[in-house]
Amino acid sequence: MPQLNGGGGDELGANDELISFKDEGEQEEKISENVSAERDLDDVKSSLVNESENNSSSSDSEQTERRPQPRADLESYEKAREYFTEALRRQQDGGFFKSPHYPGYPFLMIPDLTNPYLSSGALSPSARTYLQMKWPLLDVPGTAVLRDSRSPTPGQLVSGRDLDLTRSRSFFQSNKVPVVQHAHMHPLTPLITYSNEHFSPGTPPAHLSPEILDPKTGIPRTPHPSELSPYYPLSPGAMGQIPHPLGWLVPQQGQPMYPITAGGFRHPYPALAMNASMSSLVSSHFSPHIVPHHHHGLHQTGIPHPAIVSAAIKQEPNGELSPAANTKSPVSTKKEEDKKPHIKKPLNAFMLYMKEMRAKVVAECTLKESAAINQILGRRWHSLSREEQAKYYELARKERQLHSQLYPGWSARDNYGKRKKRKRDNKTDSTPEDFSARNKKPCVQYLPQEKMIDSPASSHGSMLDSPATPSAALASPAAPAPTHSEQAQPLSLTTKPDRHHHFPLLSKPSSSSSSSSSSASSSSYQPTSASGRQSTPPLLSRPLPLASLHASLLSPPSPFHQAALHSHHALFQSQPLSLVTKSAD
DNA sequence: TTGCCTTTGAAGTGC
DNA sequence: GCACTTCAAAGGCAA
Repeated sequence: MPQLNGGGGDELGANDELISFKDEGEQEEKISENVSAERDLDDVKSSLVNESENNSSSSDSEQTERRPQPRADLESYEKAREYFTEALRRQQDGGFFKSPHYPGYPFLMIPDLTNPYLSSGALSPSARTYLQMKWPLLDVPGTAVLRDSRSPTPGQLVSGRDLDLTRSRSFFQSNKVPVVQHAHMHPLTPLITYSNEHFSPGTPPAHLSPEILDPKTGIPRTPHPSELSPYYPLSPGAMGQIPHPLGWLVPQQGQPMYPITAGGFRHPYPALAMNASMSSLVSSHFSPHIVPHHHHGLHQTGIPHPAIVSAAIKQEPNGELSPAANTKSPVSTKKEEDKKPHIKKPLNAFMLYMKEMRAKVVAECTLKESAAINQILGRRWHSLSREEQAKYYELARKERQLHSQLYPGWSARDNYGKRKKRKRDNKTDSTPEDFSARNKKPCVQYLPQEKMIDSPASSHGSMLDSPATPSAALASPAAPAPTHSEQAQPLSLTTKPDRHHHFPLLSKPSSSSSSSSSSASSSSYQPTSASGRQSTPPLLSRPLPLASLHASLLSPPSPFHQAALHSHHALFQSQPLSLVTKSAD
């Protein structure tokens, strides 16, 4: 993937990405996105209706009633979107986005980035961290855009609730993150709230400069530690020190940016602190002087990283994260375990995407039910371009990397059983009929044969689009290329003839279930695979909900997708039956 | 109050 | 190595 190559062609790649980002079609995309959202919603609802049609004769009028918000809102959304898009473009043309500073993050989704982490009214620490860590400069335009865009008509754009948010900024800084769910979120709300929360008007991100502007006076001042967002902030007590994996964020004078449990880190990670990708990130683009210095070892915000959900942290301000619990007696060990912070799994690519896009989807439709929203998001995920998905895969990879550095001993296993065991009822032993009856009303029967053939390409769009290992440049030589990021690039089959070296990546071991052995897609994804191994594309790992399949078929594929669909159509021609069988399940 | 729903992906377990 | 399970987020909803 040239655009991800960290090596030469940096600027070229950057320009390419810039073009991509600035694509004139962006607005159309946004518009069609709204339309798509409506369609998604319709799909979901109709599938819901279908599911329940046996026990309810939902009329069209009912559907109409349940339909999301009035078109008038959409129109205003469109105008607002255009306004922002135009503003953003102007900013970009102004030179802010001339080139990505980090080839691995060429997707300057500043506006989008604002969304996700605002889904609950607050920019999550991780989001801020991503902004800080990964786009330390790139978010400047975003901020500027926000400011510039908002400034002309603040009264129009900032709702009273958002103003309330502004007033409640102190809560953020006092580590009380309000959870404000915008029932009917204005499309601009995410940006506004984002700004309110983190980048208040006239307040550039703290990381941009050692000093920030006082929100009240506008006078530059030294950032208060609480305004700086560590990535995995841990409570200071009993903590060692860890150089941040992104070196440019690490204070230069040995000040620990990311303290960590003593047990968690036995030594600093100079090697881990900067791998190839990170160094490319750091390189000449981000000189350390932009990094705010922290003058004490305490972490800055006290806001626990989302990965840490711990009563211990809440209850023990001194944050005795005691991994040493295992050295104590069984009784105390149990106690300690109870106190032990619950370190959450790092978010995967889709989760990151969900966080980012949820608010958007919620804003675009009146759906509040996460299950339905997630269905939409799932389909949108499939419809994402390879590059877009690659961004999230890379993001997730970084997150995992950082997570593993911060919690070396942590295992996903640690969280097993932390939740109440999910009621698996009869899923495993249910017959396919049971499954379909219990979960989704089969939609395949309504699909034209051709679409059924196409469906895998469409419904497994992320496979089509899923990134290969984001890039060799990004993949840290120090960090073994994780298999999770080794996504196939089926499109390369047709559009990137020189990419067949990615095919071995197709051999990513299936992580799960059902459809692997008979998956038509799996074979079609590696027609020329050097591995020759029949692997299951991740997206085929579980039966595709038929409603989703149906809906995704109805969703107009992007040009990228269309090309992929075309090629895959041909590929699937040889084995359409197994697909149909799969779908029919 | 608690768990389910729903999505994808990562990682763990068991055979 | 494969199949399967669990968890991560989210918030409405049902029990």
